[in-house]
Amino acid sequence: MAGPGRGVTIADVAARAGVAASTVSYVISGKRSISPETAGRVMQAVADLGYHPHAGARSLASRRAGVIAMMFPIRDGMHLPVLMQFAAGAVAEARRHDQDVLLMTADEGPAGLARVAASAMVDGLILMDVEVRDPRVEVLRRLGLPNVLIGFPADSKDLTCVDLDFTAAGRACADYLADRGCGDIALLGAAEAVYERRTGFAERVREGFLGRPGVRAEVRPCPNYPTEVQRAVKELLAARPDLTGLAVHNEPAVGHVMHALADAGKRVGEDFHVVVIGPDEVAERVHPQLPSVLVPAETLAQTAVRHLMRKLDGLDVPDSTLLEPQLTIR
Amino acid sequence: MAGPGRGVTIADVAARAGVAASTVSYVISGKRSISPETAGRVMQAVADLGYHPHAGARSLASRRAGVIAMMFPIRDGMHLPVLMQFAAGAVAEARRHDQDVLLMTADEGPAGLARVAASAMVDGLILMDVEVRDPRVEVLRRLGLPNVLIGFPADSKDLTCVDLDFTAAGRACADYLADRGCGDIALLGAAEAVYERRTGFAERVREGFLGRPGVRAEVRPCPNYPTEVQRAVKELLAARPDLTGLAVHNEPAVGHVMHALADAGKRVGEDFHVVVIGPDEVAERVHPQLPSVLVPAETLAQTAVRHLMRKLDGLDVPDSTLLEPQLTIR
DNA sequence: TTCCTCAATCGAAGCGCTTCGACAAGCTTC
DNA sequence: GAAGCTTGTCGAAGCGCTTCGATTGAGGAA
Repeated sequence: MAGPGRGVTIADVAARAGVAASTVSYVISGKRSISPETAGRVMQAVADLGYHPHAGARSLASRRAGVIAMMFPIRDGMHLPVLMQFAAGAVAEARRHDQDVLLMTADEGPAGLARVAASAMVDGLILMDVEVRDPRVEVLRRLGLPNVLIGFPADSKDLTCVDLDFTAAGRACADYLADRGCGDIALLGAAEAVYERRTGFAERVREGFLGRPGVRAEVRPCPNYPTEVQRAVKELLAARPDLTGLAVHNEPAVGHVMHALADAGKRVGEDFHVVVIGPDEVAERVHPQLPSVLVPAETLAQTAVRHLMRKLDGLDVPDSTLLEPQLTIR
Repeated sequence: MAGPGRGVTIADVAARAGVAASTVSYVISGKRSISPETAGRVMQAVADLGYHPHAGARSLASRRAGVIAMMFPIRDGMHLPVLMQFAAGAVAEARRHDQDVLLMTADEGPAGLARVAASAMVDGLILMDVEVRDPRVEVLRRLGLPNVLIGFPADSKDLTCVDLDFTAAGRACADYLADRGCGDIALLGAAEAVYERRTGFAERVREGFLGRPGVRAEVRPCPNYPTEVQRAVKELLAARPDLTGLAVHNEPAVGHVMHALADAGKRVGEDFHVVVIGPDEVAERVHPQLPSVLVPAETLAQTAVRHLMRKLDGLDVPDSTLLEPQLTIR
């Protein structure tokens, strides 16, 4: 099955099936009609020999590499588990379209994009963690390499962007808290670095959260580590003694926030309300369980890959796709 | 710089430099000696045109793809941040050797290995999170694709394996606790699923931890989420009232373990000792700071990639590389 | 000067695939 | 039953690169 000797070529398959190499190619690609008998014999030969087309040869001849690149942020303050989910979702979806995924890191920057584009190593590109002013975007535009962005740069004209509607997510949190009578609310967000970079989603959450009229609201960055989270919560409570509602958009912090609130004598779900933006597990596995807005990393990744595939096939896709956030009450 | 039109070929470079295409190739690869003047002109032309060799053509002609695959575990209970560090380290090191990294997930299993090998899509492979009995290992053996494993399967004969010496890490933790007079110790490890899969490192930590004579020791799996961690700690303390030393090999749990211990009235650093296997931040950012054994994901990744590169160049590498753990006291 | 060596370069032959145009049969259609 | 379509298949060209001789001149040994 795995083929013993190295290098089963299309010629080997053709010989075994008693047809021309081009016929084998057409059977595999389905680009010309082939009689069922011939096709059957060819497929059999393919299976018998464990044939897989040589990727390089194929890309050379067809100008399609069968690979897409994902440029990953590996940076301070990014929320890792979500990234992993994203990667897993993207690879899974790409494989469904018979594509592989090349992993790039943001360190390579714009030059990396130019490199993979010029070497025809990949057919398309998914760019993650897009910043409001992102130098890579400009390069991408003139490269002409089909691409999809996760996130929205300042000027998203002519680009295909996909993201959760973070503004709506922020608004949903504010609404949830306000509806429970909180007139004084705050959001603990990602680490400071994320804000400094002007990562799109952080700004949009803020915008949505602060937009609710008739409520006093504030957004603060929040570190990821136990003692610092505790301190941040303490400071917040000291600064805003009338605070009764809190949104947390920082996964590893949630458990510690809950602790700090308990230490401060707040009874969550009674005189104090908390809502989470993050994975279900995080919201479920604290006591009490919290309402939450899911960041649908896997769906996002799938959508991005699908859009990219459509672009590769010359089909059109919406310029901008915003996934509707869903607030789950527990 | 980024090249305007698509498809600058070696012929374009050759024409501009006034040499034959083969000469350009030799300048780039350095496989034959070329006069400095010619080389200079060629390099200039390369830069002027923004030439990058077509990856497919190159792989077809040279039987080297310039890509290595990493097969990633995206599974329950794995500790994500460490994986990310690993990925980042591997990509960085690979780029230093002018290689790219193809991302695969363990879902594709053995068939995925066969596929990338047969299609000559990658030159080599790094396999992560190897289990004691791993079905992929057998396939790998007969595929003949150069590879490096992170972790050790039961039979590591003829394989190149790299890992932290987890046995020594477990032992170091036991020793640390015993040296502080703890005669009754326990280790809280990864989630149960990790043990069920018989992931190598978990078993080896256990072995090392339990090996210290004259100490009553035990290893327990530990979930990752706040309330469950609390419960696990409570159960442990109830079952072992004389417990005075604890090792934690589960990053997200550390903060919550500390809380649970405080709740139980244990004074860590005084009548009770805790040591962590995990990243420095995790150990530093709790109160009190804890001693810890670092899992050097980046070094591990670098080592793996370097070994793989050497294998690709036909050089030999040690069959088994165990990184010495370092216990940092804070 | 002649012969040999060596460094520097060129040209051509593939690598394994896709794709285009051609062609032989088997059908219609009048 | 000739003219035109289809359908299924083949052969050849070529994608852009590497690599293996072959070739050319220059320098040294004789």
